[in-house]
Amino acid sequence: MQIMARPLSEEKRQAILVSAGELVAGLGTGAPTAKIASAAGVSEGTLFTYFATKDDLLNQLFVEIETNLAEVMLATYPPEDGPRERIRRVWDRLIDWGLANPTWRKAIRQLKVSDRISAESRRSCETMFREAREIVEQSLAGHVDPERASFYIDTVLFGLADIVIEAIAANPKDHKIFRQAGFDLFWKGAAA
Amino acid sequence: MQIMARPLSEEKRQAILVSAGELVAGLGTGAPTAKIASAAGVSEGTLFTYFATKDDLLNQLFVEIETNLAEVMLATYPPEDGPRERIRRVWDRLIDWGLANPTWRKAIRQLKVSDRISAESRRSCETMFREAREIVEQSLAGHVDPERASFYIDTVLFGLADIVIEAIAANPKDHKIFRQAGFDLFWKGAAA
Amino acid sequence: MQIMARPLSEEKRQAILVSAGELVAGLGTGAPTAKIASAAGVSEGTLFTYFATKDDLLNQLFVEIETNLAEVMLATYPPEDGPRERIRRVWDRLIDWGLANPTWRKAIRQLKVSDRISAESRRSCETMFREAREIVEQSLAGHVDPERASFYIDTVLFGLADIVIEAIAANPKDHKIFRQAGFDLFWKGAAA
Amino acid sequence: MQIMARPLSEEKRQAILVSAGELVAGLGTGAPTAKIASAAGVSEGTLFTYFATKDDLLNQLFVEIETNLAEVMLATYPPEDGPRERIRRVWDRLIDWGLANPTWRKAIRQLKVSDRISAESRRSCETMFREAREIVEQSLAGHVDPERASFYIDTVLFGLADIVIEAIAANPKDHKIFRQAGFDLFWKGAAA
DNA sequence: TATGAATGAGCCTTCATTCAT
DNA sequence: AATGAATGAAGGCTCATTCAT
Repeated sequence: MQIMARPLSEEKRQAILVSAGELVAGLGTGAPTAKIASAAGVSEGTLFTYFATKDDLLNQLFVEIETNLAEVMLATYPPEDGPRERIRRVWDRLIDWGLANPTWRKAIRQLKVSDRISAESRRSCETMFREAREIVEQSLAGHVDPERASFYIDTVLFGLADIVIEAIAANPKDHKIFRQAGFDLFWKGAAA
Repeated sequence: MQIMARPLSEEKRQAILVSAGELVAGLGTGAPTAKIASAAGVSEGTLFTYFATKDDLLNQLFVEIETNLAEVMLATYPPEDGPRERIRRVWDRLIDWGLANPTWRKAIRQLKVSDRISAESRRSCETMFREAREIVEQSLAGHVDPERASFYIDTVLFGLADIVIEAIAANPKDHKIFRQAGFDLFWKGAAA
Repeated sequence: MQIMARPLSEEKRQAILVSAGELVAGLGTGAPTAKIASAAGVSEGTLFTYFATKDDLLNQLFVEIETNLAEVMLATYPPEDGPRERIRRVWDRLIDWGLANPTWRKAIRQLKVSDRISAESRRSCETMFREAREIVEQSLAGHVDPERASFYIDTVLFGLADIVIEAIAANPKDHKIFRQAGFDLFWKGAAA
Repeated sequence: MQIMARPLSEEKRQAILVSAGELVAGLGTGAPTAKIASAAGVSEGTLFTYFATKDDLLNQLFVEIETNLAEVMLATYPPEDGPRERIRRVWDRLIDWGLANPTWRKAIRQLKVSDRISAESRRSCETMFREAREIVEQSLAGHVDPERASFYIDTVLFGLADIVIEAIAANPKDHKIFRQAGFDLFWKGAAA
């Protein structure tokens, strides 16, 4: 292996990704690469040495954000938790992540509705959440109708968290109420 | 003798709005006005005699779609309905609208995340739903914790419907299960 | 058929083609569309309403020039001409065209070596010259070895004219000598 | 103690020139320096330690190819050859070189029509051929009109060879016919 | 009013060249 | 000397908007 003149800097890659996130959050997928580059403190040309095309950048941003969320979700759970506590913890992590990463949440909302995010990117992210889902699924076994379990977990739980975070973002002072109300709705509502 | 100025044709306005919906659904807010115009069977220039700017068109499209949904929601409800039946009917109208208007649903998803939709447009649409919300609110009185009522109705009910419609769109053969599961979750979950 | 707001102007199309010819002659295929447009007195956008892509422009320029030359070659020939006079007249038209259209000659030289000119453009131009070639072929029948006829006509005659024009362009005062010398070489050299 | 500066390697220079030839042959003068460098197995930066600018590279490539051809032409001729044999040998060397070096022939075609090749490069190459031309000139003395000699040799002979090579390249199976027909045309046509 | 050609700012991307390593 | 990341000036093309017809 050859010594690199100047290796690609992970730092710069991150800076571009972060700027992309910020601009996509605000302007949507149409955010100009020129603005992204300058926000990241690199030249426009440099952006394209890190990401071959804008679509590439967008897809990697999507994966980056989802990965980040997945990591949070997959951190170990206290083994002594009962099912309700386990689900509650999942719920809290979801809400906390959303509140801690408002920009990324806005960005991912834009990316999710964009046709520039490839099916492959979406699929590979879904895979990352499989494990997280299984954790939830086990906790819910016995609590919910098995026929509905995967729908409640895969679709409703995450969607509901999104709704709650949105509501909190719009009305921060009620964050406790919303968080609790959301969880209660899910827990009671999902019961068989 | 004065030549009558030809009045703007409501028909054309609608055609443009419909085409805009279709293209925004597929391409996002970036859908070119030229394509929208030609899909509507009018010239590029004509589009701008009906809508001063593209933002204008997008905002009116947003309002149009929301109005359409609001009208469906506000149609009279059988007075003999009990609270549960009433909510169920609201739920069904929401789901039915979504299934009957897939294009508009996709379009509104795009518009909701776009910064081109003004705060004013959003506000004026919220107002339209006030009445619908009040109907629901009355039905839920006594069933839910009053502190949580408006959150469950304003935010969760509509959001949940969106989630369910999305799920049905992705998996049409399970439409009955999802519709029922979604309603059950809401009804049981919202109970005080 | 609808009345056009402003019909595409053949005049403008020609102006773009002419400017393209001039700039390609000087700068090669790399001549910027922006320069071509401004040389033609139109905006850069306008260029693209007349030619979908730069390759399109280049191909149409190629065809335009070849067509122009073909028309000159196909103008009626005096029927009383004997074979030698006929060939001589062909030769003179070739040389005259080259001298009268120095820019187009330079442009076509660039275009001929460019991979941006499609096989189809080339083929369709060759077809145009078929008739001209047949005229020459008939005149040469009996003068040249039939096995070599098509090579001498299709390839050598036109190539030789190019060489001669180039030489004249580089050394205009000797134009008579070169013209005659070129013709003599062909006529004598082609004799069976 | 002084660290020895590593000397520029002639091998690398050649590799770059060869790759440049290949890419210019295929893509024209617009061939990217990055591709040329990587085809030569050196880094982008290295290319510029061997050639100050891309124009420099292109000009040196031009000279390199012309030099190579000139060397072939200047190799000693059998002294016992009569004029016709001598010219025939010149002709054959020309054709053989073209057939043996198809890439360089394509490259030189591109370079000849490019404005990036300086007048000086062109002049200095012409000089190299002076000697070759003189050999031919002596052989042709007495065979051609002296007024036309230099035109036939400098311009027509080389140009004709180019035409013939092109024709052979397009139609390899007829190579014998074309080679012979080209020579005959020149020899008979040039006769006084 | 309806049309669609005209416009030019702006976008994504390429590429010759520089420079830190 | 060799490397390849960094740079930013173009380049081709798109598109909202204007305006002559």
